[in-house]
Amino acid sequence: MYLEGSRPTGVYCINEGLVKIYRAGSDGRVQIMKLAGPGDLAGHEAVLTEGNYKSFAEVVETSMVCYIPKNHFLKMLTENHSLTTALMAQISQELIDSEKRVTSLATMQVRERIAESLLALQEFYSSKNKGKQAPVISLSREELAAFAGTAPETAVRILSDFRQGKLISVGKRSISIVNRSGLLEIANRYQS
Amino acid sequence: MYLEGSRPTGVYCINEGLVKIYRAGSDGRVQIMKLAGPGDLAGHEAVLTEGNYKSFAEVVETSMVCYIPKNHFLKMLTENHSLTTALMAQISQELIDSEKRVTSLATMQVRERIAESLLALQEFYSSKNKGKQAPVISLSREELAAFAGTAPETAVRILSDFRQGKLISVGKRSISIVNRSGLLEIANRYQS
DNA sequence: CGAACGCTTGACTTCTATCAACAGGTGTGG
DNA sequence: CCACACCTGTTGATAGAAGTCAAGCGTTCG
Repeated sequence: MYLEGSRPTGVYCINEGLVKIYRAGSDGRVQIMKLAGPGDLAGHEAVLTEGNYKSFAEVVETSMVCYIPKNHFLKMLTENHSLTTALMAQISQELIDSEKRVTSLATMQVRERIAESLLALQEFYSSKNKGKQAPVISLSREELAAFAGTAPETAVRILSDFRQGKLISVGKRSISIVNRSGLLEIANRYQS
Repeated sequence: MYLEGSRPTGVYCINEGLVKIYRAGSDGRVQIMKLAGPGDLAGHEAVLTEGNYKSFAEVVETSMVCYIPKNHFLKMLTENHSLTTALMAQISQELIDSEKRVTSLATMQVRERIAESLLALQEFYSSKNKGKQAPVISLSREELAAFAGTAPETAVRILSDFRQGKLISVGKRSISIVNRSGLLEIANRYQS
């Protein structure tokens, strides 16, 4: 969809499907920053800072994405103050989430981070899934590892651990949470 | 200055001095998210998302801080659209920086991260120091470690390494960068 | 059918956190 | 003024966590 380093000429709005936003790290590894689904924007940070894209966006599921040219997007913001307010709240929330992840990566160990990642992903899927059946996280092991910030093998081992502890059930490219509070406990998520 | 978990009733604007914003991680460790100096805001994310503070703010140097009550702050934003635009660009930049740190923590090793942290801190100090002499990073080893996301002992060892390699020179609670491009190389910062 | 890919498990290595001890400086109280 | 405690910075030794390398298995796809 877009590439790191290229100049943004607008923002993308996801109508349907699933897109992953990731960054390149040291050596060949990548870090998935977030998933974007129906109703989410992508590329707005780069437009708002007048900088280049710092990340890659790639479609995970078949998606429908519409493109809003930069000047149109900025015009919408000047004309509609409540839209601006909402967007600012949205970005602030993303900032808070991102800072939380910085703390997690710096102070928690992989096992706790995987539990936390699963919970966060479940929340994401269920927010895109309003009122339907229980949400299933459908990512490959490698994608999950890139999200949690670890190696795929390590992610596999811990998932298999969680499965044996009846915390989750897994299929190929799918994970469902069975025992939410068990994961919460591992993730140390008493708060927030 | 403010505490995690408390309800924000306004934002803080630093006129003078230096404030560190940090979060509590797993066990007793803390992670310094950012420093704030003259002209910087603190606590705006929490006000804009209508949530609680997720971090702590603590004065590092003697500071002058002014307090802007929430409703006043929001009123300023509705009345001055260019202020809103500037703030949104600012928050977007913070988001991009935070995402960069997520990637660093997930994919780089400590040595690279310390180099990167030193460069980022130098940029911060020099931006607060316009046109004056070469900027000096004045943080304790423990604070630097909490910023880079590592243990104080590890930070000490790597700093001592860098000193021997004539990349930096250190004093108590002060670090100056001697060979910037050497650090850049270690930090893998060919881009951005 | 063979090749390629994702997932899984095992063995090993390496990085980094932790524990412990010590030096130097600072402040405090006798 | 000295002695003591305390804190920061430093270095060494060790243990543990997680990354890497390697091999095997089941699927899918050409």
